[in-house]
Amino acid sequence: MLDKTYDPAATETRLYEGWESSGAFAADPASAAAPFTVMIPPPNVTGSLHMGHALTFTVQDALIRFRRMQGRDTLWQPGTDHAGIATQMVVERLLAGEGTDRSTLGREAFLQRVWQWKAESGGTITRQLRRLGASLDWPRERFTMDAGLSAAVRTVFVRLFREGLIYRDRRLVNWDPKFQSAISDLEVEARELRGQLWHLRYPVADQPGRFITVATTRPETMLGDTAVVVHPDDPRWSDLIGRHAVLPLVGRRIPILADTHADPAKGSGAVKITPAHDFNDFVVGQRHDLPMPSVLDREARITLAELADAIIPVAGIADPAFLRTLDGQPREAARTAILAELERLELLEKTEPHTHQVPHGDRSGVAIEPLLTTQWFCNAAVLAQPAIAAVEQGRTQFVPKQWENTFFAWLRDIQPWCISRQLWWGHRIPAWYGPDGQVFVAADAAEAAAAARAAYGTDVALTQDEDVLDTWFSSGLWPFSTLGWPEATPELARYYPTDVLVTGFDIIFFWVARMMMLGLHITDQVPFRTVYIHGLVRDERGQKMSKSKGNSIDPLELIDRYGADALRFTICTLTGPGRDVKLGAARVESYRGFVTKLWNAARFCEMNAIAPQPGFDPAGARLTLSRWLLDAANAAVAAATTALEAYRIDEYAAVSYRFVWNVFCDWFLELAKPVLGAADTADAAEIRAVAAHVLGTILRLLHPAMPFVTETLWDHFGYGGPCSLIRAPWPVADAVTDAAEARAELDWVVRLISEIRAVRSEMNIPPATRAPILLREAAPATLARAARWDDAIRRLGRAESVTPLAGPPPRDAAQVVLDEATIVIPLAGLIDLDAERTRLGRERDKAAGEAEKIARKLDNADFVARAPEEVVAENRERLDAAREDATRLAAALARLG
RNA sequence: GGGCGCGUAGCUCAGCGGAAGAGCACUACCUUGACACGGUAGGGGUCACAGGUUCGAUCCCUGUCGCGCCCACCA
Repeated sequence: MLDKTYDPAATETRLYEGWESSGAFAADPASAAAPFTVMIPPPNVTGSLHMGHALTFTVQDALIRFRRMQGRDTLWQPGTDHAGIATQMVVERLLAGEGTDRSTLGREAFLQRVWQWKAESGGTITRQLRRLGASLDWPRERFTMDAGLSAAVRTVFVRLFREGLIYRDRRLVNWDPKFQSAISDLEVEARELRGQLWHLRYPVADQPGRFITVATTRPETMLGDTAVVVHPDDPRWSDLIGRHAVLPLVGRRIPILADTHADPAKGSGAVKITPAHDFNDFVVGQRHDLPMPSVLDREARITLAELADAIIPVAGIADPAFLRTLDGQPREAARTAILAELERLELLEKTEPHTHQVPHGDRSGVAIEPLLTTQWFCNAAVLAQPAIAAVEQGRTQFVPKQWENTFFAWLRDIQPWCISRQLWWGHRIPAWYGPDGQVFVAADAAEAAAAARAAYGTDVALTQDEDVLDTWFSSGLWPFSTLGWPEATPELARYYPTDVLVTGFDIIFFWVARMMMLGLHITDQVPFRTVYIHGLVRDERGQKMSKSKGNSIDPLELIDRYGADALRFTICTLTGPGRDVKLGAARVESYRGFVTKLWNAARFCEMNAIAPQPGFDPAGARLTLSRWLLDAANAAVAAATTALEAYRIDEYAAVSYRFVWNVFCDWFLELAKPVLGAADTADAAEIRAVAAHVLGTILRLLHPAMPFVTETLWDHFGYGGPCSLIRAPWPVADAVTDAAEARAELDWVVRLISEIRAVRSEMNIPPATRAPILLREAAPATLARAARWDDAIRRLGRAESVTPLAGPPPRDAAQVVLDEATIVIPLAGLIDLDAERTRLGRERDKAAGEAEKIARKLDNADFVARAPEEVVAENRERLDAAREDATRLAAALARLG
């Protein structure tokens, strides 16, 4: 016997272990079935499950389970990402707690320490994915720093280098002073800050008393200024073009140049140019061939090293002694000191409040310092072209399609991708340097040594590049590196390209675009045919969930409280296309009610000896109720299948929910009760068989969304062996005899009972009072129907009897019009005649109003002439029906007197 | 500054050219032999606003207003 309530905690772990140990999650490369492949977006190896994971993995698992049931050979590839900066940060924080740091430990020991941390905490996320029910093919789990994946990284790097698509360059990069590493454009986020705009007066050389005013938000970089530019057409400064300014504090003469970069509308119209510390200035500097001295070092401290030769004492403007006090100062302190000195020298014209966007490292949270360094770059502009073409040609499709625009916009204007990071945790760049700096890029040290020997004619000592690769470089290879590439494995041949990539829009650039670029270039195939983009998880008020805001909900806690199925089903119902998912515990709690409803429906079935009948053939179903249910199940299955195929998880959930609750429970089981309650008849036997059959359909239909409770019931009822629902066939339409007739009949029964209930409720008839139901002016077919459903009507309509009425209705009776018939409910002593008159009047007016509206439409010649025939015909029918209703209601009202 | 998305019942959202929908919340009644994590019935909406296209617009077009997000030169 099933317990009175479903206890998820008691079943989930056991079922998951059952599935996993039986190999139910495993792909089968030897299978004759068509493959269906999904690559997990690899979570950070040291991370733990948050609501965003719960969303994406629930969606993926539902799709995988659906396709698996459809008979596809599914591969859901698991794995984790080494997450360079994030993981290194965690371990560094650990070290700080122990009073040490990575430089004290040294590279080798530090890396050992990270591997140790990975060994300790790397299993957390995969354990948590199991709690969610994710049916990943665990024996195939990969890690981005596995030997195999690392080899793939080196192979790709070497190849792209040889093709000239990876190169070393000295240029401005986004420098994160906290991590002391370059980061990519994508890892920079603009934060709005309220700062100041300082107007500095630079003396014009050889024109005593003349100044050119420049406005800046970063006065500390002025030491590195190598020019001032003004717009060629700006009359304020045109006479100074070609002259020089004397750079205050430093004393160097810098040219005043004409350049359209200067916007006359902004600041003073004159711009100081600091090519080594500003991206725009860098471009201007290149254009005018300006020197580019760095005046900030890797820690964002002032450094005068590159300035030393240029410092010229100038009376009243530049004092080398002051400059020396700045050397080694952090940028903030230098700013204060420089402003004070300029003020003292009367070179600070004014200070204005100024709100502006300041780039910050998204992980470090500190302001980025544009810095001239030598880094490795990937020529993304070249790789982007095939990626753009693949989406344009539809070889890869985004769902929803609108995200293609986002994808295109970014790729069409893509900048060189800085792929080197000055970190330790990650794939070390496979480049070695000879004594003279000659670079040898090779898959390993031996190969590099051989290349060096060939180049120098003798063995030389090589040193490997200290840097590691951007984490997203290895993630970009994930769809094929996990399948064994560069080896030509059977898995690669069979499961690549993958079918669908499921992820949030926040990593379209970081990851999706990189996979497209690298995948197409390396394999000549798109890495996935579809990209399904879901929204972000937010709290109930629509705020982004974050630890710092304290509004995040722990999915594990929700699973503990309500069960994984309730959480999963909630996520499924809420994840509409292009919509964020607003989720709170209350929602999960309410959908737990659906899990309970299913459970109780199953309990009812069990109590009524409903059990699967081997060899049952739905086509042989004889009873109208049976055929109606089978037909409704067909419709639900078809709608659910279409929805899942179109990635409409929300619609799939809604269709399933409505069928189970509103069709199976509310009407079928209720209508079946009289039959089941009667003696052991042939009718009862058929109802049992059909109920069992449809319950089986329901369990299969819901399994992708609610795997645990459905598998529990499947096992319990013996639809298959233990843990077999996961691989049970997805339901298809059953053959149903005369489905239209069954639909029409049950539609009438449902409407009749609903009308009776509505009148009783409105008339405040106590539930205990059973009233006779009289059918007036009913056609013989209607009376026959009523006779067939006598039990059900009496039970669900709380009726004493259902009989025809030949003559006029009794005085104290409620009346309802249903098609051609009038339902008369005599309620002597119970009915308030005034209320009934009011009610009938209202109903009549409603019907008359409706008729009026349709009549107006039909009177419109244009409508009749131009609207499609079906629409006009439909309106004519509706008009007839409304008029008849109005007439009958008016007659009923008249009978009340 | 550029782009995208969203404004439909108290809340969360579906519908996107031919009768305004669901879930939750609310109200009334009901411990009826599966389920009170339940049942039955009910109230509640000029579908943001203004124009336009159409026989017909919540749905298509244009504009306005609100909200959110992404990208973008820290003068």
